[in-house]
Amino acid sequence: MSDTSAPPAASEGADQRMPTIRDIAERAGVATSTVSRALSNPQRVNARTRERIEKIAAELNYVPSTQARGLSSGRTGAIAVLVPDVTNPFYFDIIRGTQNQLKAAGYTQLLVDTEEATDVELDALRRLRRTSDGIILAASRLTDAQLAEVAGRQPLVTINRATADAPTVLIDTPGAMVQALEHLASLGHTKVTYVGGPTSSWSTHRRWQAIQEAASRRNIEVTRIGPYAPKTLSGAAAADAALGTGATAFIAFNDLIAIGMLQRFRERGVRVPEDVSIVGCDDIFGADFCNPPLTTISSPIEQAGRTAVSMLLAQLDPLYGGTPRKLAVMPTHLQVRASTGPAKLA
Amino acid sequence: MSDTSAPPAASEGADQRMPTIRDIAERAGVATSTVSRALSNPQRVNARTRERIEKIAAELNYVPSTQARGLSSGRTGAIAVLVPDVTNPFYFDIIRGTQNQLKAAGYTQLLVDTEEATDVELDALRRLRRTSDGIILAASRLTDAQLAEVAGRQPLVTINRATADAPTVLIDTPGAMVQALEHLASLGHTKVTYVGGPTSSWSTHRRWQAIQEAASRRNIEVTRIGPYAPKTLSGAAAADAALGTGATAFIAFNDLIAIGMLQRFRERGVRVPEDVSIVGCDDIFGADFCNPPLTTISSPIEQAGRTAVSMLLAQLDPLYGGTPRKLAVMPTHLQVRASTGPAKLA
DNA sequence: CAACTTTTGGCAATCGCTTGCCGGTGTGTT
DNA sequence: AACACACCGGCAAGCGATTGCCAAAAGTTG
Repeated sequence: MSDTSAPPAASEGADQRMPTIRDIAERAGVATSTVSRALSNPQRVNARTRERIEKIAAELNYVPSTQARGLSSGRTGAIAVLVPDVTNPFYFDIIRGTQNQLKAAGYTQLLVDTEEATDVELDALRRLRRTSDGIILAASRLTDAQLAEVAGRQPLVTINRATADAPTVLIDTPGAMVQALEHLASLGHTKVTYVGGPTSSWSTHRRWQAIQEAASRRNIEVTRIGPYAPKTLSGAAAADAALGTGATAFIAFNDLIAIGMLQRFRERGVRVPEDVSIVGCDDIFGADFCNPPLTTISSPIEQAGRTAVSMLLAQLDPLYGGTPRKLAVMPTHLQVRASTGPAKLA
Repeated sequence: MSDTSAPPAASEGADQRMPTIRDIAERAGVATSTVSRALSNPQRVNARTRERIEKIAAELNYVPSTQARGLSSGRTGAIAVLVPDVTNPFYFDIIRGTQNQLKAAGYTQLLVDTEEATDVELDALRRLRRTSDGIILAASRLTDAQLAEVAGRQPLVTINRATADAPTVLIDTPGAMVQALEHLASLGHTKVTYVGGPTSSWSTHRRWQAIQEAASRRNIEVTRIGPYAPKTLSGAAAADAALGTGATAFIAFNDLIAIGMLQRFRERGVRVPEDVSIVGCDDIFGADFCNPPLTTISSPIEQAGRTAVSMLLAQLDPLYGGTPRKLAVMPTHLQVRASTGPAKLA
């Protein structure tokens, strides 16, 4: 127990040099290449040597350098997740989903907030080209052309933004719009207003389309207001404008806006659901305990995140899962709570 | 316009090799070291050459490799932010704060969810030693000894977890507990129950202490129940237990639990604030629109995140800001809303 | 104009790990 | 006994930057 090297490095206590595969190799009396293989390609090395190496690695409390590994292997072990706004609860479930799945697969998650801005998104995408192995892009604000270019450069999966150039996870909110409309119709509403989200949002257009279609087949008159930023604060303006349309029921782009409207209506003494009905979208945290609890469109958002990761991983490593899917559609359903009720007779 | 190299690499359209400083150096007719300096140490190189190099870099759409840079310079350009639960709205604001400040300083944020588990936290910390330049640790579950060890190994700032071994950002919720108690006392409450958070949470102990102290100086009898997980779901059990204490007012570890209690009381027909009063903590998203709106302890959480980043940056780079502070305390105040009211006469 | 200082840019050694290639052993097949 | 073929481990060449050291060029000074 005193033949090998290991200088007594113990110093002040702060930052001693970290062990590298070289240190392990020396201790084990093998080449660094063997250590490398033992640690990241186990079946390529004899079981006994591997165990010995692993033991030493553990003793030294060895942690491989992602940097060096990435530099030489070309892979970074990181996946970037881009969302328009980290404080929007909707994305938190997505993030939670991607986080879990990525961790399980041994990847690191790089969270990026694109601030609902196209240029920030593009810039992030640009620098991430080098930093990450792939990208999950939620609710992208990019144009089709931009998206195509990005998809051509790096592995990509989009969420709530269909494109032919990359696999996509869609949350079928448009499908649920039909349910929402039927629900409102059966409550006697004949005039419905859609409170639209940001112009650059792909989802808001799809939802509006779905609503128009569904309405034309029923006896419902629909109008649209907006755009509104997807924040509770925008809800106030939206509520005021909504009242001006003369409609008795409103479908909001998302729950944030819907909740903001709820608050504003309360301020103005408009009763929900007695005077007007509101339907939200996403069933975010808070939708169940606001006042009144919000009727909204619910879906397995966290699973959408997980699915996106699976699709991306399949793209990166063809052996990963079965046939790589190009499209996954998350089911949705109308979660009826107390913000919708019978239409008020004129 | 045809003298230099640049083989027509245009191929299928997918992943051509990315430009490196070598490519730029060749094009510019200088050494790679010059390019490196021109790009990351501008004043070290002649203005004209620098401009030329910058121009070429832009043309080539050059993006430096963080990996290579990190490998040779020792810095990674990334800061890790560890939170116990990414879906807890309290951390939304912290994350938003760190995100902003880090981006402004040119750092990448690595978000890690430690799942309220000590071992996950330790493990993440271990591997992050190599991956990040510094760490922001929110509401750590570590023991003092563990924390000290971690702090000895890597630059660290804690949030809501004081330790002598690292700079800390504290949100003065204990201070606000006094306000809360005074508020309740003035409403005639004489029996108050504290609904405690996780045992491993440092904050819950401090709050309880503050409450006990404040209560002993007034004419209030306080009891404590718990521990409860900081989720709305735990609120139901907490509500039931709280009722059993015979107290007329409850102070919850955080808003999540408080909101859960609100829901449970509603189910059981206990009226808030007529029958019992509830005070939450954190003033998270949702506290203002739940039913009834929650009286809670409010503070500039996002700023806490920003401050933590500043303190960490000061630690990494002494020239960054003035004297590195070891402690920052965020002010708090009681945000009175509708969940507290006069004590019900026995 | 010589001696000296400051700028500026090049050389080459790293950083820590991966991986293509090669050769030495051990086992299995005729 | 001879040949083929896994299996295993070593060698060494990178990956793409940074940076200490050095020398040529340019600027200063008396």
